[in-house]
Amino acid sequence: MFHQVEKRIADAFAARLKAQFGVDGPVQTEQPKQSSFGELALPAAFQLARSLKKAPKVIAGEVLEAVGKIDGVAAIEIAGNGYLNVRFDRGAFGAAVLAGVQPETTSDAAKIIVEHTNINPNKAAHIGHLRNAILGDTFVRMLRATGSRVEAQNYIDNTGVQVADVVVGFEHLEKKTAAEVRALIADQNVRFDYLCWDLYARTSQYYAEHPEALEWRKDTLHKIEHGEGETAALAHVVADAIVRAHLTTMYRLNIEYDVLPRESEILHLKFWATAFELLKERKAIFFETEGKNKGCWVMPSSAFRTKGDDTPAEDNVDDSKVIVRSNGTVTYVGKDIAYQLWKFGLLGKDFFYHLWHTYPDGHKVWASTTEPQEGAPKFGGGVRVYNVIDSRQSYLQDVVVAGLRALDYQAQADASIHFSYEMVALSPRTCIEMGITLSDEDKKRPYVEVSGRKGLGVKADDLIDTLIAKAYEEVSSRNAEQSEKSRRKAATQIAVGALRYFMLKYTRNSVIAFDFGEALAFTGETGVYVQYATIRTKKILKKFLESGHALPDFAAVLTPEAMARQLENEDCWQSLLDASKMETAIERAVAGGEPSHVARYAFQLAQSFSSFYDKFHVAGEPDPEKQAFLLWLTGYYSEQLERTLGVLGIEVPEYM
RNA sequence: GCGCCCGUAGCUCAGCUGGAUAGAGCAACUGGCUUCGAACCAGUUGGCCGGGAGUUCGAAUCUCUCCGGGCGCACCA
Repeated sequence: MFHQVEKRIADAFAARLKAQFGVDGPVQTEQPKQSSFGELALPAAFQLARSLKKAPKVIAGEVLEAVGKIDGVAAIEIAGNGYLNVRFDRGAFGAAVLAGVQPETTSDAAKIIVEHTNINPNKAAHIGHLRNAILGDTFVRMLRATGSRVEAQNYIDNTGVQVADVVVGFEHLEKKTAAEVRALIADQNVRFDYLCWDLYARTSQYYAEHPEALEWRKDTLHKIEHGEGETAALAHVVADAIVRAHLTTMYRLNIEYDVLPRESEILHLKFWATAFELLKERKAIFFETEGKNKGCWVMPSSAFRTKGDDTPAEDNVDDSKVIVRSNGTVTYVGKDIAYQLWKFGLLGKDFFYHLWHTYPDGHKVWASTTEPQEGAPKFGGGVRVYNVIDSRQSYLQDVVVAGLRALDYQAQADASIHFSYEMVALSPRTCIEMGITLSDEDKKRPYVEVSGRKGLGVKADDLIDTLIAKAYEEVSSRNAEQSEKSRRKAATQIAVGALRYFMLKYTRNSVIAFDFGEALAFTGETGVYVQYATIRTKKILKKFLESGHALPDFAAVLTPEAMARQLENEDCWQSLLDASKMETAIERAVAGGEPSHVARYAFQLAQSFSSFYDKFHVAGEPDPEKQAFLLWLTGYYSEQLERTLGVLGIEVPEYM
């Protein structure tokens, strides 16, 4: 609600400033530092000071004169050196919130693609992957909350080196056949993704000790890419099983996908061949005939390095990016360019799809396949693409975008957004707790990098399990009368809330040094705190109804006059304002591409309510009008808290 | 060597496109459960915003520079 009023006032100012001073453009609004300054602050006078060559305070006076009366505004004051502070008409604002004017939602909006998770299907997911998936899923929810049509893609590199390494482990180290591995997958007592986690680390270790074994990898990779025999079949079996495990893990955190484009189909449907022709035709890449990249198709570094064009000739370092190796195989970046073209509908080719899985809530996720299937929907063809990938891969993302530019798809290059974030590392304390021995060098570092190859990291499911166990203990100590099943459900919702909030509270480019103590915290700035506040809103209303009362007819009791009366109370007014700023918060977070802003708002709103809860005793309020108002405000808090948590992918338990 | 990111309270972090007295959480200390659940609330202590220079009415925010830390810069992904 707040943002609609804010916009209306800004527009009114803009129109009148144009008439008076001939200045164009939108009027900037701010939140005043102190609530006593009013609801909106306009620094317009400062901006006009330069062109008008007058003191800001004088201009502010003239603006005030010119603006006159604006609907919904009770007063405008000049403050400081020239701020214009706007005070809302409280009664009108309250009445508008009560009427619940919803902004129109655009359902025919163009499609936005968000690609996230993208875990190599060769081992269990770890905390680093969780940050990616939670960030991506929350951004999807944010976009949808603002009316966008969004497609969530999870790219599966099922033919890459990492899968090959686990296949090598099974074939050469474990001497297992595809049938035996299938049996392992079917065995309920085996955590297949955990088994692969260890096997992958063991294979990497084996390569380090026996470099000649790298031949196995090369051979395996070749067989997988060409879909040959037992080895290729084994790779498919492993990758599919791990993808299922990942989707199960992510579903525990309320994360769902729409489509799983797989690398195997990119190969078999010859996406790359098509993209290759395009790149050659438009001279985006060239065949290198000398130097270290002799025999490769490369993209010149000038295409993706915007700065540093003053490289002296004497250096002579060839930092062109190889797209096609001298043996004729394509690199990851090449495939990614083809995939990115497909996402924009520019490739002139499409995948076919088969139903991969139906979630318990009925949502369906499709995977790419080579043959047409009855009833399969269409995917891809977005107007904007967000790739949620950690910042270490920004170099490769730059190359992909450069590929689009080289093909003269400028608009699409501009609409390709690397939604980057910093890595999740381990705090030294957590390493010690996990029994990881650190080198002296590592001990001095502020954090230690997670490594799948070394098997160094916290597995996602282990962390979730630990959180649930802790939450279950807390829930049980407070709600012994509840059934075990019900307590487990609440504990799970609390654990997921804690984890998602933990991953979201940091801004994207802040490195998270993962610490068990902080991740397991249930007090302070946590998802648990927000859930607790939300439960209290519901509890007030529930208890009120249980005591034999019926909720008043708010529209009848809270007339604009009554609303104005109640909102004279400063605490009530601030509460209403806080709760009305949800849309503003989400919109700003979307504009800034920063999910942490939503998390922060959720916390602030919960803080606001907790304070309100302490100040006002709704059930014991003797004045009927006041009580009606407090009940209404509690309900509003409740809705806004629950909706904000929904955007964060966090549920509200029945009790906790 | 080149590129990107970070440096704000004892610790972990916010601070939106420059704006009014730089904010939270944790930790420490004080107070508050006979009242809609104390996973809570109210309060106290704690900061040359890494150093320096510049831009201007105004800089934690923009520019330059130096210092410290992290990550990239493969015919791996």
